[in-house]
Amino acid sequence: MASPTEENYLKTLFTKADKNGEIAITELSQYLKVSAPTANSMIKNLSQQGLVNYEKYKLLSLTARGKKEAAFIIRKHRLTEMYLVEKMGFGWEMVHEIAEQIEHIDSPRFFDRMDELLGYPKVDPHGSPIPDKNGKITAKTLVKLSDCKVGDTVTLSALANSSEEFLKYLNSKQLQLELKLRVEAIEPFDQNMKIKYLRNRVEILSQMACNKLLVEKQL
Amino acid sequence: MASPTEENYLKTLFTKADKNGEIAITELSQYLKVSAPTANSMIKNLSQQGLVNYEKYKLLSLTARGKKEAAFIIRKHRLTEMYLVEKMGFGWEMVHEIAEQIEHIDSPRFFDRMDELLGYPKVDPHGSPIPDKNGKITAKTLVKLSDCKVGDTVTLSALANSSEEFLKYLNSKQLQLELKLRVEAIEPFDQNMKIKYLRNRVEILSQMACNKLLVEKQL
DNA sequence: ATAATAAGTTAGATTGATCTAAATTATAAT
DNA sequence: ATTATAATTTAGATCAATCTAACTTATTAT
Repeated sequence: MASPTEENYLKTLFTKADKNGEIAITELSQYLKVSAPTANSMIKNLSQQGLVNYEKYKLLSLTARGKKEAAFIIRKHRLTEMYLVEKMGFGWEMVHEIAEQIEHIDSPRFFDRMDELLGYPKVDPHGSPIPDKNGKITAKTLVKLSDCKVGDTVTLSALANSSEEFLKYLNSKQLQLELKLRVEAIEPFDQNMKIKYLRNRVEILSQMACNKLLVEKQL
Repeated sequence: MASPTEENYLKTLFTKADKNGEIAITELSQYLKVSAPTANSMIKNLSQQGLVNYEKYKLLSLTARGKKEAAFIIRKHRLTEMYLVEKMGFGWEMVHEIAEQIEHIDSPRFFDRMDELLGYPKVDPHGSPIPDKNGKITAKTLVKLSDCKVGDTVTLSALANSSEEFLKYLNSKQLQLELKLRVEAIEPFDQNMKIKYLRNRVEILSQMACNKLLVEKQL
């Protein structure tokens, strides 16, 4: 239905909106690398189609339909990245560029098959949730453990890397998914983190490891 | 470099040209499902870019550069079809539509990786040759099954037609590329062929079908 | 050989996505 | 409160890809 250009607008609206789901048109235009008037006229078009809430001089937001459309595009993008890494052996640095193009392929079967081959992942290795085939997002947005502060209590929810060595490393420290962790201290020099879990177990984790551990923050 | 539209023109010029590498502009426009004037103006553009030989009222042909460009696009298309069938489990009938879109992805690494994962195939699921990463086609001399004699043992290597019905027909008889076939008998009246394959499977194939099956003769 | 038909070309319009320049409205600063 | 600045919108142009209508050239049939 939507052109690749329209899809890019919806995707950016979705991912770059603030906590209220809103974004200014100029900021949007910068993300999309087009001029403000260009974004303005495209937004009018999307508003016409019932995908974007638009009133002159006000902030933009997606309608319910717009959000659903956006979720489908994000699904296609994230599944593609996941597939390129897991099934084709690309590094995470390389996949974005390719996924930016493949996300515009119009073929539900193609993406559903990727999903199946990947085992229906709910989160990509960046910790971003992958919408399911109905456009529903079940996972929360995860953050890297390395981005947490001292005192944060979090739940280990996903891994940004699942190489055998890394899994062994985690095993040796009894680190498992769904485990609650507390950041006790961070070494300023190298960002090593002192983590407490399982009643009273304490470990020092390297910055490299913390970068690959995706966690959900406690309230 | 080339837009998806330009790529489609080059690909069609390459695949639909006659034995002399020529095609009429109207015929081209029909394959591309655009009006003749549309094709005319695009051909002028491609001629300007040095990709197509064009003189008013004459037949069209690709220049050397145009052929090379076309070969790259065909490479992308056929590798994609191959990948979809071999690595993602799609049926032959389904892959064309998806490959029509993926062939326009601009990422040599992506296609080279597919090529590698597939083991550098020289022929796609429909049996058409796949140009290598330099645009070179390792040509094969195939003969029609209908031109074979009783007692010939051959390998099914390509299809001269890949309509959905034909692919379904072949599927229903478990006829796949790379299968070894033996011509058991030929009916003098209608040239129907009795073919043995897969240990002891025997089928009678119509002259029409045998005409579309391209095979490599055993030495 | 000439007329009829088919193929190819030109002219001019349209649509989607983009731009720059200029005008308007909102926000921030003194 | 007024002014300066920033954000947004309007106006009008451009470019690629497409169309239809009309015209020209080539081919075919009588």
